Amino acid sequence: MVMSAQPVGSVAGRQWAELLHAIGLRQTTPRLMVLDALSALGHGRVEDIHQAVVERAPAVSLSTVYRQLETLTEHGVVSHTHLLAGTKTYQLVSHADHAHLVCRDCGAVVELDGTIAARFTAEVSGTHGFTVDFGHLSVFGRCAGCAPERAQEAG
Amino acid sequence: MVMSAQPVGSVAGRQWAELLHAIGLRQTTPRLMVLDALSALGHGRVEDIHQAVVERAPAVSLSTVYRQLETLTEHGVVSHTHLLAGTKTYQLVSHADHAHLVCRDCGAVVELDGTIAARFTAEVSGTHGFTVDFGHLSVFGRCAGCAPERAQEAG
DNA sequence: GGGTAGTTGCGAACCGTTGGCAACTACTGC
DNA sequence: GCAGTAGTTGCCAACGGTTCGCAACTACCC
Repeated sequence: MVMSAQPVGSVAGRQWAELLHAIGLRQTTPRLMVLDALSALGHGRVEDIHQAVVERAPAVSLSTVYRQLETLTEHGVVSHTHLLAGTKTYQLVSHADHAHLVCRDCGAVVELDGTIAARFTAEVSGTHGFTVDFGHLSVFGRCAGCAPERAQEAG
Repeated sequence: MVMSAQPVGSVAGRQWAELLHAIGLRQTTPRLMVLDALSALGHGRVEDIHQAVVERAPAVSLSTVYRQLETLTEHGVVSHTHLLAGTKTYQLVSHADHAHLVCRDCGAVVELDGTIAARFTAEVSGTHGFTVDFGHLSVFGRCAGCAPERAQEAG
Protein backbone atom coordinates (compact mmCIF):
# COMPACT_ATOMS: atom_id res chain seq x y z
CA MET A 1 0.00 0.00 0.00
CA VAL A 2 2.39 2.61 -1.18
CA MET A 3 1.45 5.99 -2.56
CA SER A 4 -2.18 5.76 -1.64
CA ALA A 5 -3.74 9.08 -0.88
CA GLN A 6 -6.43 11.43 -2.05
CA PRO A 7 -5.52 12.81 -5.47
CA VAL A 8 -4.00 16.24 -5.51
CA GLY A 9 -6.89 18.36 -6.60
CA SER A 10 -5.65 21.75 -5.58
CA VAL A 11 -5.38 24.56 -8.09
CA ALA A 12 -1.68 24.65 -7.39
CA GLY A 13 -1.49 21.04 -8.50
CA ARG A 14 -1.65 22.16 -12.10
CA GLN A 15 1.43 24.32 -11.96
CA TRP A 16 3.36 21.55 -10.24
CA ALA A 17 2.36 19.13 -12.97
CA GLU A 18 3.80 21.36 -15.64
CA LEU A 19 6.84 22.20 -13.59
CA LEU A 20 7.63 18.57 -12.82
CA HIS A 21 7.08 17.53 -16.41
CA ALA A 22 9.43 20.27 -17.58
CA ILE A 23 12.27 19.03 -15.38
CA GLY A 24 11.55 15.38 -16.03
CA LEU A 25 10.26 14.32 -12.63
CA ARG A 26 7.23 12.13 -12.11
CA GLN A 27 4.10 13.47 -10.51
CA THR A 28 3.75 11.49 -7.35
CA THR A 29 1.53 12.25 -4.42
CA PRO A 30 4.38 12.80 -1.95
CA ARG A 31 6.19 15.08 -4.38
CA LEU A 32 3.14 17.20 -5.08
CA MET A 33 2.36 17.32 -1.39
CA VAL A 34 5.80 18.63 -0.57
CA LEU A 35 5.47 21.33 -3.20
CA ASP A 36 2.03 22.27 -1.93
CA ALA A 37 3.33 22.39 1.61
CA LEU A 38 6.22 24.63 0.66
CA SER A 39 3.88 26.86 -1.29
CA ALA A 40 1.50 27.12 1.66
CA LEU A 41 4.15 27.52 4.34
CA GLY A 42 6.41 29.89 2.46
CA HIS A 43 9.34 28.39 4.28
CA GLY A 44 9.58 25.59 6.77
CA ARG A 45 11.77 23.03 8.44
CA VAL A 46 11.69 19.42 7.37
CA GLU A 47 9.40 18.47 10.22
CA ASP A 48 7.04 21.34 9.41
CA ILE A 49 6.86 20.25 5.81
CA HIS A 50 6.41 16.62 6.77
CA GLN A 51 3.62 17.50 9.16
CA ALA A 52 1.85 19.53 6.51
CA VAL A 53 2.20 16.63 4.09
CA VAL A 54 0.93 13.90 6.41
CA GLU A 55 -2.17 15.91 7.18
CA ARG A 56 -3.33 15.16 3.65
CA ALA A 57 -1.30 12.04 2.94
CA PRO A 58 -0.59 10.18 6.19
CA ALA A 59 1.36 7.47 4.41
CA VAL A 60 4.17 9.76 3.32
CA SER A 61 7.28 9.00 5.31
CA LEU A 62 9.83 11.38 6.66
CA SER A 63 12.51 9.80 4.50
CA THR A 64 10.54 10.66 1.43
CA VAL A 65 10.22 14.26 2.47
CA TYR A 66 13.97 14.44 2.92
CA ARG A 67 14.50 12.86 -0.47
CA GLN A 68 12.02 15.14 -2.17
CA LEU A 69 13.63 18.22 -0.72
CA GLU A 70 16.99 16.98 -1.90
CA THR A 71 15.73 16.08 -5.37
CA LEU A 72 13.84 19.31 -5.81
CA THR A 73 16.84 21.25 -4.62
CA GLU A 74 19.01 19.53 -7.21
CA HIS A 75 16.52 20.53 -9.88
CA GLY A 76 16.47 24.13 -8.76
CA VAL A 77 12.88 24.12 -7.58
CA VAL A 78 13.64 24.34 -3.89
CA SER A 79 16.35 26.11 -1.95
CA HIS A 80 17.29 26.08 1.68
CA THR A 81 18.61 28.55 4.18
CA HIS A 82 19.07 28.71 7.94
CA LEU A 83 16.34 30.88 9.33
CA LEU A 84 16.49 29.46 12.81
CA ALA A 85 19.75 28.70 14.52
CA GLY A 86 21.07 25.38 13.34
CA THR A 87 17.90 24.53 11.51
CA LYS A 88 17.77 23.98 7.80
CA THR A 89 14.77 25.79 6.37
CA TYR A 90 13.42 25.01 2.92
CA GLN A 91 11.50 27.20 0.52
CA LEU A 92 10.53 27.37 -3.13
CA VAL A 93 13.07 29.25 -5.22
CA SER A 94 10.21 31.48 -6.33
CA HIS A 95 10.05 32.47 -2.68
CA ALA A 96 13.80 32.76 -2.28
CA ASP A 97 14.44 36.01 -4.09
CA HIS A 98 14.46 37.97 -0.89
CA ALA A 99 16.30 37.86 2.40
CA HIS A 100 14.76 37.21 5.79
CA LEU A 101 14.95 39.04 9.06
CA VAL A 102 14.74 36.55 11.88
CA CYS A 103 13.94 37.68 15.40
CA ARG A 104 15.98 35.76 17.95
CA ASP A 105 13.46 36.40 20.68
CA CYS A 106 10.07 35.60 19.20
CA GLY A 107 11.20 33.74 16.09
CA ALA A 108 9.25 36.00 13.78
CA VAL A 109 10.39 36.05 10.18
CA VAL A 110 10.07 39.22 8.14
CA GLU A 111 10.97 39.65 4.50
CA LEU A 112 13.68 42.20 3.98
CA ASP A 113 12.83 45.29 1.95
CA GLY A 114 13.95 44.78 -1.64
CA THR A 115 15.56 48.21 -1.98
CA ILE A 116 17.78 47.66 1.02
CA ALA A 117 18.67 44.22 -0.21
CA ALA A 118 19.58 45.47 -3.68
CA ARG A 119 21.76 48.25 -2.34
CA PHE A 120 23.48 45.93 0.09
CA THR A 121 24.17 43.44 -2.66
CA ALA A 122 25.58 46.11 -4.93
CA GLU A 123 27.84 47.50 -2.23
CA VAL A 124 29.15 44.11 -1.22
CA SER A 125 29.78 43.25 -4.84
CA GLY A 126 31.56 46.54 -5.49
CA THR A 127 33.71 46.49 -2.36
CA HIS A 128 34.47 42.80 -1.97
CA GLY A 129 33.68 41.43 -5.42
CA PHE A 130 31.36 39.10 -3.57
CA THR A 131 28.12 37.91 -5.17
CA VAL A 132 25.47 37.66 -2.49
CA ASP A 133 23.18 34.67 -2.62
CA PHE A 134 19.96 36.17 -1.35
CA GLY A 135 18.11 32.92 -1.16
CA HIS A 136 20.43 31.98 1.66
CA LEU A 137 20.65 35.31 3.43
CA SER A 138 19.19 35.38 6.89
CA VAL A 139 19.68 38.34 9.15
CA PHE A 140 19.42 37.62 12.85
CA GLY A 141 18.51 40.20 15.42
CA ARG A 142 15.49 41.53 17.29
CA CYS A 143 12.28 42.74 15.75
CA ALA A 144 10.55 45.99 16.63
CA GLY A 145 8.28 44.26 19.11
CA CYS A 146 11.09 42.54 20.98
CA ALA A 147 13.52 45.45 21.14
CA PRO A 148 11.45 48.62 21.59
CA GLU A 149 14.15 50.48 23.51
CA ARG A 150 16.79 49.78 20.93
CA ALA A 151 14.48 50.80 18.14
CA GLN A 152 13.98 54.15 19.84
CA GLU A 153 17.70 54.62 20.32
CA ALA A 154 18.42 53.77 16.74
CA GLY A 155 15.54 55.82 15.44
CA MET B 1 43.62 11.86 36.10
CA VAL B 2 41.38 14.73 35.32
CA MET B 3 42.49 18.17 34.28
CA SER B 4 46.13 17.30 33.94
CA ALA B 5 47.91 19.44 31.40
CA GLN B 6 50.68 21.93 31.09
CA PRO B 7 49.71 25.17 32.84
CA VAL B 8 48.39 27.90 30.66
CA GLY B 9 51.35 30.15 30.36
CA SER B 10 50.37 32.15 27.33
CA VAL B 11 50.24 35.91 27.45
CA ALA B 12 46.57 35.65 26.61
CA GLY B 13 46.10 33.59 29.74
CA ARG B 14 46.23 36.73 31.82
CA GLN B 15 43.28 38.41 30.17
CA TRP B 16 41.23 35.22 30.46
CA ALA B 17 42.01 35.05 34.15
CA GLU B 18 40.65 38.54 34.73
CA LEU B 19 37.72 37.95 32.45
CA LEU B 20 36.71 34.68 34.08
CA HIS B 21 37.11 36.13 37.54
CA ALA B 22 34.90 39.06 36.59
CA ILE B 23 32.06 36.81 35.49
CA GLY B 24 32.52 34.35 38.33
CA LEU B 25 33.85 31.35 36.45
CA ARG B 26 36.74 29.24 37.61
CA GLN B 27 39.99 29.16 35.72
CA THR B 28 40.33 25.61 34.55
CA THR B 29 42.68 24.29 31.93
CA PRO B 30 39.95 23.24 29.50
CA ARG B 31 38.20 26.58 29.82
CA LEU B 32 41.35 28.58 29.22
CA MET B 33 42.24 26.32 26.34
CA VAL B 34 38.91 26.91 24.67
CA LEU B 35 39.33 30.65 25.03
CA ASP B 36 42.85 30.47 23.66
CA ALA B 37 41.67 28.36 20.75
CA LEU B 38 38.89 30.79 19.91
CA SER B 39 41.31 33.67 20.14
CA ALA B 40 43.75 31.93 17.83
CA LEU B 41 41.20 30.62 15.35
CA GLY B 42 39.04 33.72 15.18
CA HIS B 43 36.07 31.50 14.54
CA GLY B 44 35.72 27.76 14.39
CA ARG B 45 33.43 24.80 14.57
CA VAL B 46 33.26 22.69 17.68
CA GLU B 47 35.54 20.08 16.21
CA ASP B 48 38.05 22.72 15.15
CA ILE B 49 38.10 24.16 18.64
CA HIS B 50 38.35 20.73 20.19
CA GLN B 51 41.23 19.81 17.96
CA ALA B 52 43.07 22.99 18.84
CA VAL B 53 42.48 22.30 22.52
CA VAL B 54 43.64 18.69 22.54
CA GLU B 55 46.88 19.65 20.85
CA ARG B 56 47.91 21.27 24.12
CA ALA B 57 45.67 19.38 26.52
CA PRO B 58 44.93 15.91 25.12
CA ALA B 59 42.77 14.98 28.09
CA VAL B 60 40.09 17.54 27.33
CA SER B 61 37.00 15.79 26.08
CA LEU B 62 34.60 16.87 23.40
CA SER B 63 31.79 17.07 25.92
CA THR B 64 33.75 19.63 27.87
CA VAL B 65 34.31 21.76 24.81
CA TYR B 66 30.58 21.72 24.15
CA ARG B 67 29.88 22.64 27.74
CA GLN B 68 32.45 25.41 27.76
CA LEU B 69 31.06 26.93 24.60
CA GLU B 70 27.60 26.82 26.10
CA THR B 71 28.72 28.27 29.41
CA LEU B 72 30.81 31.00 27.84
CA THR B 73 27.95 31.84 25.51
CA GLU B 74 25.61 32.21 28.46
CA HIS B 75 28.08 34.61 30.06
CA GLY B 76 28.38 36.67 26.92
CA VAL B 77 32.01 35.81 26.24
CA VAL B 78 31.35 33.67 23.20
CA SER B 79 28.81 33.91 20.43
CA HIS B 80 27.94 31.63 17.59
CA THR B 81 26.82 32.00 14.02
CA HIS B 82 26.43 29.74 11.01
CA LEU B 83 29.29 30.44 8.67
CA LEU B 84 29.02 27.15 6.86
CA ALA B 85 25.70 25.64 5.94
CA GLY B 86 24.26 23.79 8.89
CA THR B 87 27.41 24.23 10.93
CA LYS B 88 27.47 26.13 14.16
CA THR B 89 30.54 28.33 14.29
CA TYR B 90 31.76 29.86 17.52
CA GLN B 91 33.76 33.02 18.10
CA LEU B 92 34.67 35.42 20.87
CA VAL B 93 32.22 38.29 21.18
CA SER B 94 35.18 40.62 20.78
CA HIS B 95 35.49 39.08 17.34
CA ALA B 96 31.79 39.21 16.64
CA ASP B 97 31.33 42.88 15.88
CA HIS B 98 31.46 42.31 12.16
CA ALA B 99 29.61 40.20 9.65
CA HIS B 100 31.11 37.49 7.49
CA LEU B 101 30.94 36.84 3.78
CA VAL B 102 31.02 33.10 3.21
CA CYS B 103 31.83 31.70 -0.21
CA ARG B 104 29.70 28.66 -0.96
CA ASP B 105 32.21 27.29 -3.43
CA CYS B 106 35.59 27.53 -1.72
CA GLY B 107 34.41 28.12 1.85
CA ALA B 108 36.46 31.28 2.20
CA VAL B 109 35.36 33.64 4.94
CA VAL B 110 35.81 37.38 4.50
CA GLU B 111 34.97 40.05 7.01
CA LEU B 112 32.36 42.45 5.71
CA ASP B 113 33.36 46.09 5.31
CA GLY B 114 32.27 48.06 8.36
CA THR B 115 30.80 50.95 6.41
CA ILE B 116 28.52 48.68 4.43
CA ALA B 117 27.52 46.87 7.57
CA ALA B 118 26.70 50.07 9.42
CA ARG B 119 24.59 51.43 6.58
CA PHE B 120 22.76 48.15 6.17
CA THR B 121 22.04 48.02 9.88
CA ALA B 122 20.73 51.57 9.89
CA GLU B 123 18.50 50.97 6.90
CA VAL B 124 17.06 47.76 8.28
CA SER B 125 16.44 49.45 11.60
CA GLY B 126 14.78 52.44 9.97
CA THR B 127 12.59 50.49 7.58
CA HIS B 128 11.70 47.42 9.63
CA GLY B 129 12.50 48.55 13.17
CA PHE B 130 14.71 45.51 13.27
CA THR B 131 17.93 45.51 15.29
CA VAL B 132 20.51 43.49 13.41
CA ASP B 133 22.69 41.20 15.44
CA PHE B 134 25.94 41.39 13.54
CA GLY B 135 27.63 38.67 15.49
CA HIS B 136 25.20 36.28 13.86
CA LEU B 137 25.12 37.73 10.37
CA SER B 138 26.58 35.54 7.71
CA VAL B 139 26.18 36.40 4.07
CA PHE B 140 26.38 33.46 1.69
CA GLY B 141 27.35 33.75 -1.92
CA ARG B 142 30.39 33.48 -4.14
CA CYS B 143 33.66 35.30 -3.69
CA ALA B 144 35.48 37.15 -6.45
CA GLY B 145 37.68 34.18 -7.19
CA CYS B 146 34.83 31.71 -7.54
CA ALA B 147 32.47 33.85 -9.62
CA PRO B 148 34.61 35.83 -12.05
CA GLU B 149 31.97 35.94 -14.76
CA ARG B 150 29.31 37.19 -12.43
CA ALA B 151 31.63 39.81 -11.01
CA GLN B 152 32.22 41.10 -14.51
CA GLU B 153 28.50 41.14 -15.25
CA ALA B 154 27.77 42.95 -12.02
CA GLY B 155 30.60 45.40 -12.61
C1' DG C 1 45.85 23.13 54.77
C1' DG C 2 40.82 21.69 54.70
C1' DG C 3 36.08 22.00 52.94
C1' DT C 4 32.87 22.91 49.38
C1' DA C 5 30.97 23.29 45.12
C1' DG C 6 31.95 24.04 40.42
C1' DT C 7 34.02 21.36 36.69
C1' DT C 8 35.56 17.39 34.24
C1' DG C 9 35.86 12.78 31.61
C1' DC C 10 33.55 8.85 30.36
C1' DG C 11 30.00 6.61 28.20
C1' DA C 12 25.30 6.11 27.09
C1' DA C 13 21.39 8.23 25.16
C1' DC C 14 19.22 11.16 22.11
C1' DC C 15 17.80 13.32 17.72
C1' DG C 16 17.94 14.63 13.04
C1' DT C 17 19.51 12.77 8.78
C1' DT C 18 20.98 9.37 5.34
C1' DG C 19 21.28 4.86 2.86
C1' DG C 20 19.81 0.04 1.41
C1' DC C 21 16.32 -2.79 -0.26
C1' DA C 22 12.15 -4.78 -1.88
C1' DA C 23 7.57 -3.33 -3.23
C1' DC C 24 4.88 -0.30 -5.73
C1' DT C 25 3.21 2.83 -9.34
C1' DA C 26 3.65 6.74 -12.93
C1' DC C 27 4.68 7.01 -17.48
C1' DT C 28 5.59 5.27 -22.34
C1' DG C 29 4.61 2.58 -26.28
C1' DC C 30 1.54 -0.33 -28.54
C1' DG D 1 -7.00 -0.23 -22.42
C1' DC D 2 -2.80 -3.07 -21.25
C1' DA D 3 1.97 -4.57 -20.35
C1' DG D 4 6.82 -3.24 -19.42
C1' DT D 5 10.19 -0.34 -17.38
C1' DA D 6 12.29 2.49 -14.34
C1' DG D 7 11.63 6.08 -11.13
C1' DT D 8 9.75 6.47 -6.43
C1' DT D 9 8.31 5.02 -1.99
C1' DG D 10 8.08 3.09 2.91
C1' DC D 11 10.39 0.65 6.25
C1' DC D 12 14.19 0.15 9.03
C1' DA D 13 18.86 0.27 10.33
C1' DA D 14 22.86 3.01 10.61
C1' DC D 15 25.31 7.14 11.16
C1' DG D 16 27.23 11.55 13.16
C1' DG D 17 26.75 15.42 15.98
C1' DT D 18 25.07 16.88 20.42
C1' DT D 19 23.37 16.36 25.13
C1' DC D 20 22.92 14.22 29.66
C1' DG D 21 24.02 11.57 34.11
C1' DC D 22 27.28 10.39 37.37
C1' DA D 23 31.29 9.77 40.05
C1' DA D 24 35.84 11.72 40.49
C1' DC D 25 38.56 15.60 40.71
C1' DT D 26 40.30 20.27 41.71
C1' DA D 27 39.96 25.56 41.91
C1' DC D 28 38.74 28.73 45.11
C1' DC D 29 37.51 30.56 49.75
C1' DC D 30 38.35 30.67 54.55
